[in-house]
Amino acid sequence: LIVETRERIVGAAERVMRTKGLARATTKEIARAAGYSEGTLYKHFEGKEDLFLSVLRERLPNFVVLVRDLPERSGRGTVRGNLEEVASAALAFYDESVPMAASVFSEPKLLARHREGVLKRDRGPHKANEAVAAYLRAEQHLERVRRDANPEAAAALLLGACYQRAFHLHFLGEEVLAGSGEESFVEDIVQTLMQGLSPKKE
Amino acid sequence: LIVETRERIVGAAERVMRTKGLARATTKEIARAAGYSEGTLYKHFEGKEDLFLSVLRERLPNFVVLVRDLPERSGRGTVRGNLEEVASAALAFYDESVPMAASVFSEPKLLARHREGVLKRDRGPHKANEAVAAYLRAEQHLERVRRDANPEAAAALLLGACYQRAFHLHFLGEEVLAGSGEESFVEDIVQTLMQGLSPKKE
Amino acid sequence: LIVETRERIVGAAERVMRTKGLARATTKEIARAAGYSEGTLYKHFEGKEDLFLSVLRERLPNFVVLVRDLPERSGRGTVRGNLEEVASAALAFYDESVPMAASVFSEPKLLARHREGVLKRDRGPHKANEAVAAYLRAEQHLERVRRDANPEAAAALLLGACYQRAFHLHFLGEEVLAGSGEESFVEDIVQTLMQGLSPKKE
Amino acid sequence: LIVETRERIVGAAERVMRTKGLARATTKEIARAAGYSEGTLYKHFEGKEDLFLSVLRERLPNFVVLVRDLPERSGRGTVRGNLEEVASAALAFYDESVPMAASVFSEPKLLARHREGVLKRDRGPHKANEAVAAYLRAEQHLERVRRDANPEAAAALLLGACYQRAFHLHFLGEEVLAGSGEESFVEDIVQTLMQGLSPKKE
DNA sequence: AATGAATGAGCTTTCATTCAT
DNA sequence: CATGAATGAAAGCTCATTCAT
Repeated sequence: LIVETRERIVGAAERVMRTKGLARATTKEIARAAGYSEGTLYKHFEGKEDLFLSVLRERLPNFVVLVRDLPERSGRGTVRGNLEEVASAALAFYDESVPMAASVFSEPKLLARHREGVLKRDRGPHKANEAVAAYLRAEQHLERVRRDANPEAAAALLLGACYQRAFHLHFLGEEVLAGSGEESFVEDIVQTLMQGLSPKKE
Repeated sequence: LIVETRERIVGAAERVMRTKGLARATTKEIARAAGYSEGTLYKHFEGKEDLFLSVLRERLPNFVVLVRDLPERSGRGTVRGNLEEVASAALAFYDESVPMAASVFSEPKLLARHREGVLKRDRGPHKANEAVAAYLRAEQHLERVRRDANPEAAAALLLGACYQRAFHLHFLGEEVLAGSGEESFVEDIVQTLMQGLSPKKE
Repeated sequence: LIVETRERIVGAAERVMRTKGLARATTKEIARAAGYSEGTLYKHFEGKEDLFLSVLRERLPNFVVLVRDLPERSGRGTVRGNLEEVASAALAFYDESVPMAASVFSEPKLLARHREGVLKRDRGPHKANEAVAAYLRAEQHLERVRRDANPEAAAALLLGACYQRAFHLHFLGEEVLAGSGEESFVEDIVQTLMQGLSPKKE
Repeated sequence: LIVETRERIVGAAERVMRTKGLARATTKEIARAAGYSEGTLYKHFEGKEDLFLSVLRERLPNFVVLVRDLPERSGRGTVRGNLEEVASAALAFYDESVPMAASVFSEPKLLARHREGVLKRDRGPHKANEAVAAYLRAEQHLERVRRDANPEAAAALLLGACYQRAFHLHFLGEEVLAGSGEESFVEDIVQTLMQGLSPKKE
């Protein structure tokens, strides 16, 4: 089946991109990983860039899908518990997507075309922030979140913390970021975000 | 002067990396930008990787320096004001460093050697988080920050938000991230971080 | 019908050769133009060269046929009129055949095999010259052409002029060869050929 | 010397074009013939097309130069003698240039760029015709050529005959064009052109 | 009879690197 | 100290051709 071949190639490309890096993801390497000849790549994709865009489109884990139905969870469980779940999922997602997403910055043309595609499909990493903000706004209406809190800012803080942690983990290696394990990290940031920094009497 | 030549080359390399991307930062392009011949690059650097590492080491803006003396500012001004300053500086810093830092993920070997160098020099992006955490801990002793707050988590939230925003800006373009300008973004996240999300009576 | 398919392919190949040139007349392009798959080409032809030879054999306009019965026209009309007709036909013929005939010089092997086929079939561009020479010889016997004229040389002059003009037209474009239109060109060369250059008393 | 290298490459390219044909004139073959690596070609030429254009510009024998001073010969020697010399030179020139000039028709883009260059330099094969026509016009003033003869047409006849003969020779091989050797061919066409075909009393 | 998935050889071009000057 | 001519290796890509269906 033709779709199988295509899929195998995309999968191989993703694997090579993850292991050798975008710069070493050559057509030869990808073909070998896919078990096909180089020529076959060009029967299924217009060129290397087209293939990479397909990988980016089809293989980047889709966080948005996970968070899309988040607003509907407002009112259920505890806010803290829900945010911890979100943060956990975010951590896992960013952990997977950071290396590939970051790679793309080395090829501005690829970046531009990827951005274009993302926006056309109304996707993008910022959509996750919007979903979390929407959730918080819903909780605000249920008075489970401070009336004067800023949902967008809160979402930025929460997801930003996860995002940066994923980046640091990949950049520095796990061993460097000592102290907090993943769970305690999530607990700590949610707790801190919930109660704020200001002393009770300000 | 030999040091001048070296510096010119590093500067040219940085410029090319920023404009054309790491993948298109070829020796030919860099030599042309520097106004020297390709051969000259090899009198001053062992090879391309060595040159890139020098760029990374010498040209990545050094946020750490800016935040190093932050703990000493505890007790001065307001916590909110200090955090806003930090966030503003972070935003500017990340904005400059994200494209180059991200690029490096496309070349695992380069990434590994860069990490090695960073750790050896006891630098790294996480140092900024540590400095902010140290500052908050100091403010805690002065009782300008809740006694039970988690300084590391707070630092992660604040800087993470800035980090992700810089990333989104570069990935999506400024026009997409509508709504909040830079200043209001800083104000909003600091305000939200200060007061937390929990309703007053929890 | 199998012959239809074959013909369609030959036609498509000719079209591609004329529009894209021999070098860009790839099997892919030809198959697309014919509306068949590449594989189909190989059911009807042994290979690309075989296909090209078929095009050359079957699609190169056959001037010889036009001139074959020329000698029989001796004695009819005027010599001048007959030569003008021949020149006009030659011009049209060369105009169509020059680009393809010239192309073949880029592939010596193809040229060799084409020549071989042409000679085997007792065809070839020089046959036209022979026919015109035969016609002139016939007119000589009728004393409508100087007794001491050289029919072969005259044929070479007449057809050569047309040949070169076709070549120049294709090489330089119509706009460059200003001055004489087609009709006047034919009239002029025939007139000049008839009366010669020598002053009346030499 | 750099110019030596360039020249050697152009020479090698010409040799390969002549022996293997334009289609088989690959960069690898040319580099090998020149005694350099393929990479070196690209230090001296922008690409293959650029190299071919250089060959066409610099290595196509320049007939125009030979005929440029032809008009000045008017009045000297005999018209017949002068035309025989021109025809001989034309035959030699066309013999050398036909294969390469014809080749170019297989690559329309190359043809277009070559034409452009030729016209820009005010060159081109038709210039030879113009020179011969100018010569004949001068002889007309000296009354060594019929007053009512058409110089352009006469030039077209003379050079066209040579042109076509060169083409036929290359296309069919020398053995096929039997009968007239080169000298007698030249003599015959000049003689025929001089005296014309019309019987004395028409 | 026609397909179309697949290929391997070969293409043009770019790259980082070397070295005599 | 800097050059620039030169290179070998490898890149992305195209080609004519095969073959099971």
